[in-house]
Amino acid sequence: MNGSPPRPERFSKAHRLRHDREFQHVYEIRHRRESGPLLVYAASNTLTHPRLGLSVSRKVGGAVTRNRVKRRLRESFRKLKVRLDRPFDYVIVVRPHKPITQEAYQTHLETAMQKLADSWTPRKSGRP
RNA sequence: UGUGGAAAGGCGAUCGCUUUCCGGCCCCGGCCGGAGAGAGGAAAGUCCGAGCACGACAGGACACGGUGGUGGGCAACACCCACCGGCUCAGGUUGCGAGUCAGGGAAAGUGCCACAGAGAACAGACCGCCUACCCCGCUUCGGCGGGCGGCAAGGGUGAAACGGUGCGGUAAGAGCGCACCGCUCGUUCCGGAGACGGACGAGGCACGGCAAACCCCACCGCGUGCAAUUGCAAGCAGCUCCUUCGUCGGCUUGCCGGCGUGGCCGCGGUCCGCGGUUGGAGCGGGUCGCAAGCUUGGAGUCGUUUCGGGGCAACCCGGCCGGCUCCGGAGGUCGUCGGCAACGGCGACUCGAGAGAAAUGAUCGCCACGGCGUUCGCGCCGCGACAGAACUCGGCUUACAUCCAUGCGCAACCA
RNA sequence: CGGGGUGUAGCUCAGCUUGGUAGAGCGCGUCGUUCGGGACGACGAGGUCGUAGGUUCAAAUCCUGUCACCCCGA
Repeated sequence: MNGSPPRPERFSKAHRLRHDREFQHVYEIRHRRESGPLLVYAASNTLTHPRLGLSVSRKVGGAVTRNRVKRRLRESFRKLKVRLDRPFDYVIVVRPHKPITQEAYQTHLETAMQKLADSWTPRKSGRP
């Protein structure tokens, strides 16, 4: 990158799940843990970076509420992904809850991701 | 409480997202740097009206759906403005004012009007009122009782009972007659663009309500919707042509099928062996996917400071002057045609959200703003509601913290 | 983004077409039957018809707004 400083907190389209089959793949692994209102699925991928998918149903709230939840979760993921050592695909399912702050989302997400890493067995990843 | 307007306060720092332009790098797809732009008055509900796209379509009729006082505005509308008429504004009438109305037709036809009530659509006599006329009986010859009958005023029922009040009239009564009010009709007159209003004349009054029941009349309307539609196009399958060899079989006689060989892949250090597989080019259709549609509108807004034309107004047309915001090096529009907001044509010129599992964010500091406490130094809390562009406009409806503006009936007469 | 449908008793539904009485089954309560329970029989309670207006003498029903839920189309 001809000497320009690295920017590890970037978060572009390549870091998101964008197709239904990518979501379905993560769901089929059935490796999930929860924390607070969040339910997080994880599956290893063959890329060099992790990716994120969000699922926020209409039961969470109106369009404004859902947008706010998704923005805060993306922001949390953007700050946490620097510390991830292995590339995983994550899908976060949000359940209806009272509004909470940005810091609370980040704490919940970090807890769930730590649980997922602790219980991950490589044997599972070989299954299609 | 109703109506109208404004409605994520400002500055800075760090880390990020989408996009436009310029420059640079390389593996031509991204990355890096710089500059700019990045949610609303309702973006919402999807209730109307348009553009736009595709499909259908000679014309007419039927069917279906919508609209419904009059005149105007508008591209169009179920929207907006003014007017007319009805109703409401706490006893009644009148006037002004305010609010409100899906406000054509019930003497074209069909249907419905429960319960109650005697009677509910050209109806009816329960209680009641009356015995003038006629008949019978009694009689103290004054009348009394009964019959045949008359009446629809009063009571009562109902949402609604076939005009209201008063006087006359009568056996009792009744538009039976008269006055006033109401109603209907008129080839009459006056005012108005018209809805309609007023005057005059005629009629004793016939014509209950419901059309947000069917329906009739007038006018309007093709259907589906950007998931419309269009372009490019991996893979797979099909067709055409070319492409190793040998051998066997079939026949449609140049194709098909089997076996071997050759090529390629896997196991393997190599040979042998085993397993699998079959090359290239083109064609039309077209899946995943990508792109177009996709933002461009002639910047926006205010003062009405000014003016002219049309109009009561909403609004339309044409210029002039001044200011503010935003942005740029400057320019930030100009001419013309149809006129139309969108859309479309021509010639210059400039760019103002365009995403696509869907960007417009997070944290911190300071200043403003609101509330509470206060020893008036300040401290604490909040920074607020409703709510997020998805092809684009014009309306309607609904939601709403805070701020600004404005209204919340009056008079006369009678009781 | 577009299109369509449903809200009635605790539950599942009818009634809406053509406006006047709100009903059925299951469940619930009381009594009878039985030694007791179940089943059976008799009687009974229970509904702002999602919500706000309008039309009408009268609205679950007709019309309009609004809320919630469900279904369909890539």
